[in-house]
Amino acid sequence: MDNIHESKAFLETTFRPRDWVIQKIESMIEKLLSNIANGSPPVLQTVSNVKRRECHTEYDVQSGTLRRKSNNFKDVSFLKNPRGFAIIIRILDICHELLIHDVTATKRDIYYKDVRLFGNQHTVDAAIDELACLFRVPRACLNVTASAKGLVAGALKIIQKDKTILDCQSLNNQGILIPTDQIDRVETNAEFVLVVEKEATFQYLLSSRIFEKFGPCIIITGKGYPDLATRQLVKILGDLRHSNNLINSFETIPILGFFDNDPYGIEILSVYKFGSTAMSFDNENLATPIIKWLGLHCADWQKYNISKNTLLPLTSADRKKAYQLLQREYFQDEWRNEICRMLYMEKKAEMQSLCENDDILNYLMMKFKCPNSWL
DNA sequence: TAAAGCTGATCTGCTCCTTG
DNA sequence: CAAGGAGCAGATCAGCTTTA
Repeated sequence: MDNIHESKAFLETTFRPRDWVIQKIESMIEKLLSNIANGSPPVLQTVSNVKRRECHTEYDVQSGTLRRKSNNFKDVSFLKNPRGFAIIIRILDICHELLIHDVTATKRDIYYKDVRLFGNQHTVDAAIDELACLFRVPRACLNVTASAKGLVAGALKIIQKDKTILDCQSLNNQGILIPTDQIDRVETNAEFVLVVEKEATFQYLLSSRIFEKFGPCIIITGKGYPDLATRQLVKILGDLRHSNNLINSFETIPILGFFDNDPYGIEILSVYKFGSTAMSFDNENLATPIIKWLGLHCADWQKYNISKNTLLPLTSADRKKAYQLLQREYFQDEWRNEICRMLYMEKKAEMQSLCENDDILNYLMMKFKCPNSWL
């Protein structure tokens, strides 16, 4: 009972069928029209663009993710804000059209449908996400996607909604693009999942034949800040339980993050772990709280004999970002310690430094063997 | 040929202006 | 006058095209 009560405190999204969303859009327009017929001015009710306002997002101890507290609505008036009004109507129209014909479009496609009205891509992005937040559905329910960005390779079969199967092992050794909103379920016998910050490291790992040396595993990269599809896949993998392994039954597959030891590396890792404030209304489908930070850690370059001259000085932007991260009280102490040491030493370490010395696999092997060093 | 700029997805911070 | 919304700017990642 308490569960129900507590979950009510946060916004939740529900996957809805097409008809439901179409109905929702139509009733929104009908309401607008009847208001006009009654003589009241044309006003649309939507949610506030509170993306970057942390006051509407809160860390939820129970789920270990960032969650949006509630919707606060705003009125967009045709008289006061005609452009904003027109943008919402146009987006509603486009989404309605997409849903009726059951085709999907990327946010970029939508932007190009009316460049003059939208002005820039960001306007479309914001309007789409506001709409998803208003209807309390994942973005995919509007038949809007973003073009694929993340890569995956390894012991994973992705069964898509149209029943086609993507075998991430067999295709090629470059990794395959993570499909957006097409995943029905996955099959894997992987012993761990390695989430890598940068594509360069990802490709390096593949070319060093990591699969031959480490056994069945999955490598994923979001190429910097991950898109929704990448975060969804990591989340799906994080929810899996080993069923075919007697020893590990009912245990999750370890999800390990391999990130730079710099403030941006930690921030990107935190997007995987806690979710972002921008998409906090859908974080229950996007955040993976069980992810652990495998490396790089400050202590590592002494422990593993990494040459000290590969360390880079902190820039002023790094320092600023570091202080901002320390403000987030939900970061665990281990992360804060790393940030503090970074600031104290005024140095950062990038994964590139390991690649140059060609001992990245040795490093990973040693890290795998001591789970208590994962943060 | 190397550097700069664009595309494209994501994130946040800063500043101006409206609103109660 | 303070709080909050809107819009812009700039950061991460990376690849491709254009320019000096």
